[in-house]
Amino acid sequence: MCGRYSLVTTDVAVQIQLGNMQLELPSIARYNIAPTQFAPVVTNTQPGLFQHFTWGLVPFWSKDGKNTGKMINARAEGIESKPSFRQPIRTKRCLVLADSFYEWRKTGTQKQPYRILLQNGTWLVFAGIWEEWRGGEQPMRSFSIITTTPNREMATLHDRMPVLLLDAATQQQWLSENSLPSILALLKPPPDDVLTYYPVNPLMNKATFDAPSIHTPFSVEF
DNA sequence: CCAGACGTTGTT
DNA sequence: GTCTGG
DNA sequence: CCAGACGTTGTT
DNA sequence: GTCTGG
Repeated sequence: MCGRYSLVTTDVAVQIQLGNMQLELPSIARYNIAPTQFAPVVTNTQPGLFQHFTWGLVPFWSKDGKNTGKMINARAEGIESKPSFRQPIRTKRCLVLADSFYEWRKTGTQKQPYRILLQNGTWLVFAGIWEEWRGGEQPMRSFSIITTTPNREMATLHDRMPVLLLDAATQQQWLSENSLPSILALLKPPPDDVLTYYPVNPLMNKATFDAPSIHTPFSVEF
């Protein structure tokens, strides 16, 4: 699955190609984005800019509007019929930008985190859905990252992984008004051999720890 | 009809 | 809001 | 996702 | 064990 990720856009070009659009990158250096925190997304309804939404989808019918972090992920299988997701998958899709995400392997009592990124070093774009809750003073907007079965290299770490939109054409399709079947057809694992990963320091297990050193390879003790 | 859930991952 | 279970 | 709390009365 | 907070 995907329960933490990173997005570091400082020291890179300020423009990024997403779908058929050239967007200005938000300037952020987040090495440890955790559930309930704000992160940049590009929505189908306003595809010209990045907006900061809270991670963990809050359905529009929620009573208290609290982000409990329960819906940080949405399983691709059956997403079109889940009460919380059936509207968003049809009308509220978004792109979630990242440079890497994290998965954990349990070694005895230790939880060893790994950083996963593309072999070609380009941005990761997760398939996301978003929602708007209007029960309070201000509308509250949130998002969820869709998961699917793992490709070959991810299978060694976990049995789920985020859906990746690997090229501009796919990203464009995700944001466009396509039929439900053609949208669902995009929710599949990536090809094998496009990702790579390495262990990182377990200090990052704590969600409040956010530092560049998280991206430094970590020697796993045996 | 009303009440209560609505989610994922992982573990047993 | 909408579906399921009783 | 992981880490940390999980309780009350009374006192500062 | 389970919930909350980040």
